[in-house]
Amino acid sequence: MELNDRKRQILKAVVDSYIERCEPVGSKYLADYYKLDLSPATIRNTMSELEQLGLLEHPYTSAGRIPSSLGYRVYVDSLMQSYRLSSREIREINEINENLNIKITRLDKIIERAGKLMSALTSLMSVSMTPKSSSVNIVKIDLVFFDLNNFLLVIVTSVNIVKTKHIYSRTDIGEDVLEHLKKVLNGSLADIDINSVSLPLILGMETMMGSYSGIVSPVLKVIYEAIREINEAEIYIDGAANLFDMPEYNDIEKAKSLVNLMDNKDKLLNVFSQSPEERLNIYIGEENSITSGGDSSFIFKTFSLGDKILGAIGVIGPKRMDYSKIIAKLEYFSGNMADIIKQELDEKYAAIDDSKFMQGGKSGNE
Amino acid sequence: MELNDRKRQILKAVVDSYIERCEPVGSKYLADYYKLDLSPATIRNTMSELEQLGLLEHPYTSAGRIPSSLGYRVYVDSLMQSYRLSSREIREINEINENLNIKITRLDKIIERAGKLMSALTSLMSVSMTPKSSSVNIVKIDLVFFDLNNFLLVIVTSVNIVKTKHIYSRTDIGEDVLEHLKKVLNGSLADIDINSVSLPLILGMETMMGSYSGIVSPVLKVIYEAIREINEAEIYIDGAANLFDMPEYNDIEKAKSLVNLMDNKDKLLNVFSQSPEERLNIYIGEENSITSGGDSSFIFKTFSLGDKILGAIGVIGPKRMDYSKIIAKLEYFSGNMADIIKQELDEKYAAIDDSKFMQGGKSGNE
DNA sequence: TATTAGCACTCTTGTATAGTTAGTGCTAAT
DNA sequence: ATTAGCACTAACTATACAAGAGTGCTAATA
Repeated sequence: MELNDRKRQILKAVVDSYIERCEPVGSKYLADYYKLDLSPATIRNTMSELEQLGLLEHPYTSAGRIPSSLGYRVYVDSLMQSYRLSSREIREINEINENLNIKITRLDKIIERAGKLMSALTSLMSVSMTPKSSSVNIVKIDLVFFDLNNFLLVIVTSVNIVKTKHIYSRTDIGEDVLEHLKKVLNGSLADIDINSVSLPLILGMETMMGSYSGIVSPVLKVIYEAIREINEAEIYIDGAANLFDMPEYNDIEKAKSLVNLMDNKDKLLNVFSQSPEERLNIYIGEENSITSGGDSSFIFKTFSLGDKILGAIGVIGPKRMDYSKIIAKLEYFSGNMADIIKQELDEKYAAIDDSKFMQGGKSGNE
Repeated sequence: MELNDRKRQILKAVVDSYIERCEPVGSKYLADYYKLDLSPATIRNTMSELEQLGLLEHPYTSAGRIPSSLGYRVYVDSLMQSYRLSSREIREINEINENLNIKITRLDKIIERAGKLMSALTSLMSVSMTPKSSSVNIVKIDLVFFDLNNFLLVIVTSVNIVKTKHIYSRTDIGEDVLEHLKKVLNGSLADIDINSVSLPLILGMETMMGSYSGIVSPVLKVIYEAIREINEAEIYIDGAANLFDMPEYNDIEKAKSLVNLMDNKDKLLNVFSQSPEERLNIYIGEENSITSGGDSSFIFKTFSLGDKILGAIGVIGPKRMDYSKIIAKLEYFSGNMADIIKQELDEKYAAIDDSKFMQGGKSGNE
């Protein structure tokens, strides 16, 4: 779509004005408050053409224009000027980021917290996600003996997240069995993608257990379930109430659709998963299917350590959000956050990786 | 408050009718549809008296009456007849409960799931909570050596929840130090209430570490934070969208207050904590402070194993909810659920408790 | 030829008015 | 003690009318 200069100018003015005031914008208003040096009549003509192109819409015959989703898309892609954060805003974000660093060492808690902060920062609804397992490898597996019926499964993943699970077995599992099982598990699972762990793969290990094979069969099933459970990404939503203050969400149906989203996060997971690269993703209106009605936009950014995705954070708000400002804040905030997490993980990662990892405590009874 | 028979009868009729139709109930309606054998005029007089007593309210001069919070209270305490679940309903709940049992072994996941099911069952908003730490003891603590900078903290609590936390230490911590630290931790913390673990208590252990004391000081701080983190109860809310279909939540302010509750669960935690006994708790309208406006009610039930609280589950809905039915369902559902969890935990609990628990894996390097 | 002024037209919003309805409160009759 | 009857009240509904904002079109203008 090639737009001449005037069309671009007027489209930008309409979107800017609508973002600011959330009211259909008329030709006279533009003529008065934007220095276009054109008469209302000319602006009207151009607006009419923009409407023909599908970039503007008319709520009814004689109201002002509002941007269509396509209009916002053109605006975001080529019209808006990128927002430069003020030093006040940068200071604010830095302060917020420092909050992240203090005394939280669990990645999921960090990401949940980050979501809270993001929604406070933007006055929108935030969405944040813990690492998608699709890019996570198993590094090592340990089994810690408790007693004949209880042991602890420890899984260290490539993003250095240690997950543990207490496993109870009806049949007795001695230390020797456990030791053997550990070797077998590590032999088959170390360094493979956590998503490729299948039930047949796990059950296939039974044959490798030699004389123990009969005993471990039920345990293997439980281990498979445990790995699957670890595999789940968590999604956090915060600040939905922020949206209710905005005119476009001032109706119960919209509120309902937002709350449904909170209860049912699978849709979000899908959208996140479809955008694996570390970049800014912008879905305007109907471009995403997560919000019904198509009058919300969804902007998010994934961040990674090397090629391993660490998580994602973003916001959902009205189509009429202040894209340039929100994008600037999101970029800056997530950049900071990623640095913090990377720094945190890098240390540990290095520490664990070249170690004589995977020794239990002392043997024998105390 | 002593009410004569007629007052009781009419109050009950008003509440029943309002619960069913959610419309102010007038004298003529009662006369026509409830077999009171009284004329509208008589009913009017009695209603007027009930209003004087603060049991009924008038939205405006000439509308019907609606029950006040006090009215509901009297209704719940002494008027309503307890609802007998139909066999269809019992079957439904049993099926739902079976869902709980399948392949979920983490208590928090069970409870989250239970909340989802509860909201589906009642068409209200559900609230569920994992064990409150206030009644949880530490049974044993284990430290699993990874390498000089990384180890795993394992805490087994009296409700048999095993919590683990990966701890990174900047300073080197050898296996010998860890072994000593484990003994000291167990000596001081085993069998004490997790809430009474204070920072001074933990830091005081430094002196018990003999020659190692310098090394472990920063680690002790981290361990304290970890125990505190374990100490947090999780609260899950589900089905908020159910409420938006109801006339009393058909306005954005109410929706906002609900969503705020979802983002800010501390209030709920307080209410839960104030009711430690295993019994049904009913808060009507202003009796709780969790919902603003005082037109919601909150019903929940805690369930425990012995004197250890395992969690709580409940619903939030309009003051006009069908108390007897909801209570019947909640009682039955939570009873079933508690049984499942107890059964599950009992096994493991027994298994761990009399065991030679707390041995690590093999000693030495592989 | 591109722009603009002028004006009729359209649709929403706000306000005032009146009629309708559902219910009460009071009084007098039973 | 109960009830029938009736005046009264406040919300709801419908209608009409005026005001306002903005368009679309036409004709004038630079």
